Amino acid sequence: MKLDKLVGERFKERPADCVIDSHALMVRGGYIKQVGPGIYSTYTPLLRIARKIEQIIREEMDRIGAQEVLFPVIMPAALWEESGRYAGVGAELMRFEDRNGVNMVMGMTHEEAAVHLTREFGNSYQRYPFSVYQIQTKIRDEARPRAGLIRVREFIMKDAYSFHTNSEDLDACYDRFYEAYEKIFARAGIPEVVSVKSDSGMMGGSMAHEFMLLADVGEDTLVLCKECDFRANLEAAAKVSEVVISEKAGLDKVATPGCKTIEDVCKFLNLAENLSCKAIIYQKADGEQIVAFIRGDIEVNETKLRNVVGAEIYPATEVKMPLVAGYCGPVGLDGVKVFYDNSLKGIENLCCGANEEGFHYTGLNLERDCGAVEFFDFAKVVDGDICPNCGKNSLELARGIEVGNIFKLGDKYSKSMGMQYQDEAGGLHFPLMCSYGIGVERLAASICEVRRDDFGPIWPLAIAPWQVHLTCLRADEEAVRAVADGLYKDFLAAGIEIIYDDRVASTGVMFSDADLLGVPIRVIVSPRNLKQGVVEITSRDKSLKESVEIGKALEFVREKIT
RNA sequence: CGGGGUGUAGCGUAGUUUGGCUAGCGCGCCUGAUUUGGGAUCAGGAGGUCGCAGGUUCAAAUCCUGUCACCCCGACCA
Repeated sequence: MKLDKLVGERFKERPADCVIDSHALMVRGGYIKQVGPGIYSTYTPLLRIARKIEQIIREEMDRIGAQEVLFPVIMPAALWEESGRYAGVGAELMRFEDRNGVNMVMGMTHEEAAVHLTREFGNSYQRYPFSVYQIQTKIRDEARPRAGLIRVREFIMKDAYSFHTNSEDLDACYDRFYEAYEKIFARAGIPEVVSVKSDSGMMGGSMAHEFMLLADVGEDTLVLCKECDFRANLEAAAKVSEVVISEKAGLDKVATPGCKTIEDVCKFLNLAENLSCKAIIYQKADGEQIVAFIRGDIEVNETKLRNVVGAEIYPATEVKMPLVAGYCGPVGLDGVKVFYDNSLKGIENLCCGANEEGFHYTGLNLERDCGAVEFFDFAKVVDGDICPNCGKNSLELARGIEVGNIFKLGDKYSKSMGMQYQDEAGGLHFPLMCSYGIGVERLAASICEVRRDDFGPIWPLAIAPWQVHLTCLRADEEAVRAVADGLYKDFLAAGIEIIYDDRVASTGVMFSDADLLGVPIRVIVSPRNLKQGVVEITSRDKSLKESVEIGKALEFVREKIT
């Protein structure tokens, strides 16, 4: 490919609406062009990167026995009504009517299609286990696209689905995909990707891992242990809090005029915040109020609380009786569903609201004063917390980009969609399923985010748009051009992926464009080099810089890229 | 959906508070010359209904009303 014919503009100035560096570089380097919020056209360089990533994924999927299929992008809503997700999923599922008024959906994920495709094949235990995957465009009407290709509304995804007759087999397959994912990320040039346990979200199911690339611009918060290999998504990390030792005391109602926040109360009564019981009021979709009680110095993680409650919850918009805003406490609170966080367990002298304007209790002992209360974990983990695995105060929070995920779905889809197989004895059962996803362009953008310098991306060889970038300085001099043209032909003939810059332009422009394209190996032909009968061969990551005889350049480069 | 911000040439922007514009600058683009190892220099040139629609005014990029779009924060997120 000749660089002067490469469609797309490369330019110097950072686009004003790019917030993260990889996004700015991809726009500046002529990789993408925005069409609408979260919708992009892809120029040749990024498409070539995406195709290489897809090929790596394809090879690793095939290696573990998954087979490639293709599901439709658009599906009748009826298929999604089978699983219950037509009603269950929100506005991110794009819906439309066809010309006959039939409700249709745009595929955001393909569990339904996978069950639909395989449920006849899967009617006998003898066919199990099996797995299918596809690499295809997904449509999701994201509430807020952001950060270039990190969160978009249309993107290419590899999604795989496996089917099993028992949980041991499912676990084994899950592990195989897990290992395949590690290989995929390593081959793509980012072996540092880590997996974390995650909340299983709308997909349902029992266990899930997200594959995370640590980056400050990541949307997800991870909990990592500095002392052991404990890693979890913030929503899935168990909070361990030390029991605060306190002197026993009797329940005592005290006046706390005007003290509506836990800070006010503790200051007024001269108490430590970790000896207070804070009430956070939520409501369900139907308006029913629920109260989460948690230690005063700890915050609620709403996702964890949502899982404990087992329903959507929202911060209360208004506080209704019997709750008293600012003075809500567990003592004598009837008719409202309440949840206690683990952090309150074992504390014998707490301060809490008295459910009466202007009054709090001190000396609260939950077990003594409220009967047999049940404790849950819905507390937010913070830096320095205790690791649930090794017990040290060694947890730290980090940001990560989710580049892949794997889910144990169980029988959620097979049951709802009536997929069954017969066992040896003729009994009918619902197969168990897992699903596995990797976002292709997000992966490319993430790699750009962690493999770059001030001048452009530094693409790993395995996914680089080209292997070699040939630059001819002073292409207006015939002798120089002749050598460069010759090398270009030789490299092409040798099957090496090469981009050739033979423009008559200043060196600065040519080098800057090369930096933006981020091709790993660079070959420079110039009058200066020609005088010595050599070409200069460098690498984008600056680890290589050598003068090589013109006749030996091809062999030299071939060695570097294989 | 809530909060904030911005719309001026392909990109980046000045001008808007206080109306006087025939809209300025840099990059990029076209022509020519001189250059050529890190985004060259000089000369000449093309490119704008100032997001859109109304309104106020002798006069609107600038003031008013409406509307659309995009960006950021939040909600949401397999």
